[in-house]
Amino acid sequence: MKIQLTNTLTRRKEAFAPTDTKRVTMYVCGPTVYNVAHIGNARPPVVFDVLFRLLRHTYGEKAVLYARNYTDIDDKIINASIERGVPIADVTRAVEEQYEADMGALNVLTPTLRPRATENVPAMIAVIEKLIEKGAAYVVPSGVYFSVAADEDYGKLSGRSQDDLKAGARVDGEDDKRSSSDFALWKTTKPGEPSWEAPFGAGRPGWHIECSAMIEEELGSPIDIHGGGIDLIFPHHENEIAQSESAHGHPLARVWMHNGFLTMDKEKMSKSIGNIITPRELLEQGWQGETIRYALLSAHYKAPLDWNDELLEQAQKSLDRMYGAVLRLKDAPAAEAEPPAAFVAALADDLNTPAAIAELSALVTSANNSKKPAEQAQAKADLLAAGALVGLLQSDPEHWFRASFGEQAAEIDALVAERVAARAAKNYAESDRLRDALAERGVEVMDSASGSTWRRKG
RNA sequence: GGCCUCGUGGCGGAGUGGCGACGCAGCGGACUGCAAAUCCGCGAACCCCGGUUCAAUUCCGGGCGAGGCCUCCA
Repeated sequence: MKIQLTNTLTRRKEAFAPTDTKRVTMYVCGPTVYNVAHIGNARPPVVFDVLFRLLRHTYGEKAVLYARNYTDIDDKIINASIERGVPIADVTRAVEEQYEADMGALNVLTPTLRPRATENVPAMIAVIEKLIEKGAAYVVPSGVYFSVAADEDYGKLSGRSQDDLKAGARVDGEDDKRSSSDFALWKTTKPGEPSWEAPFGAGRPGWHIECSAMIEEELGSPIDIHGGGIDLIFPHHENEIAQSESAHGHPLARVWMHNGFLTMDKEKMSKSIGNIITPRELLEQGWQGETIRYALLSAHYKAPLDWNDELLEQAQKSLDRMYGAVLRLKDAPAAEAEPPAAFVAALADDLNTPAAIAELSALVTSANNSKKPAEQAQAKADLLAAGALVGLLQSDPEHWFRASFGEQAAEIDALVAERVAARAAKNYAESDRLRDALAERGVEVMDSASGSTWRRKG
């Protein structure tokens, strides 16, 4: 199966060919752990989780190395630590834990590697020293800066010329950097802030250097794929490229991928605007993790996606149909199967999840039409194998429909049993009364020749 | 101001130089004691104006509209 991916560097869809098919490397910029992640922050981990699953399917589980970092040192974290009066590590570890829990609820697989910035400072210092040696960086009292003028192809990712940057540069007169577009590799220590010893003076790392250093340390450049949100193209990824390529003399990553934004009322979801909702809140409202995941995957990763309850409702209804098929086949033996080719082909075409979902829908229809045991076993296996590749249909189908009832389930079972008895006695007035009573509790009853089942009303 | 996306049916959302996915909702039919679920079927769209072409929603130009980036940002 040939995978094609849109490369931000060339703005084209290209055939993906890893340097080494036995060691496929991918790095995605992870969270800055100062504060809970919102649903927009969850889009990259979910999107690249699908890519991770596809790569593992294609090259083998052990062949894919996926690193997603934790930025656990920066201004916001320091501020949060001061405001809450707790050590920095307490802030970062708590946020990390919550992040892991939220991602788990969205069926995001744990990446192969999860490096922390604070545990890789020596690697950052090494890169900075190399840049100073090469004349690509300079030391001034406020820190060490990368000299953009020293980098001839600076701007190649974002498509900005150095002239554009000068024209649009914001003025912030506090720095002693030589050019407004130069950026900090290292910030000289300040009282009350964490700092590390370094040959060019004690201090703490700038934002961009951690990814450059951790990629080198954990994976080794060039890596095959580097991903993140579209807002990271400039300056973050542009600067990573500048640093790494100036230091090492070869490309940092061969394919750069960027996901589009989640919006609320067409406006970018962002903490600074305040129009955010978190996975935690959605789960507390009763939405299931897979519903959230489905909603995130219902649009192509590069397209903007407007987040609202209707999107979630449609996602849940769509999943209900799929889980209905799985439930109907719950007694069919689970055959082993590869995900169907058309489904994989959709994903291989630049992660076209809407097309993949359309294939999934076709599998549901054929599962619902299957009659013979062998067909049913095959249909069930195909459906579940396809679902697994996008991280959907991972729950027990009965649990899917009944999760919201908890301890009430036993009572509902009893009412349904009463209704079955009434129907057997052809007491339809009573059976209809019971159905209405169940409906009021949000329960839908389904009768069949073999008895009655129930589930949450759609 | 510079750079970059995008504009598809009631809603979500793929895709394509000619036969206009898929899902949600709606309508009709089958099934059902009646329903629900399921299946079968139906209606319904390519922002506007030019151009290229036998043929454009798809390519090119212009316009209008929406959004993003320009060193906090997924």
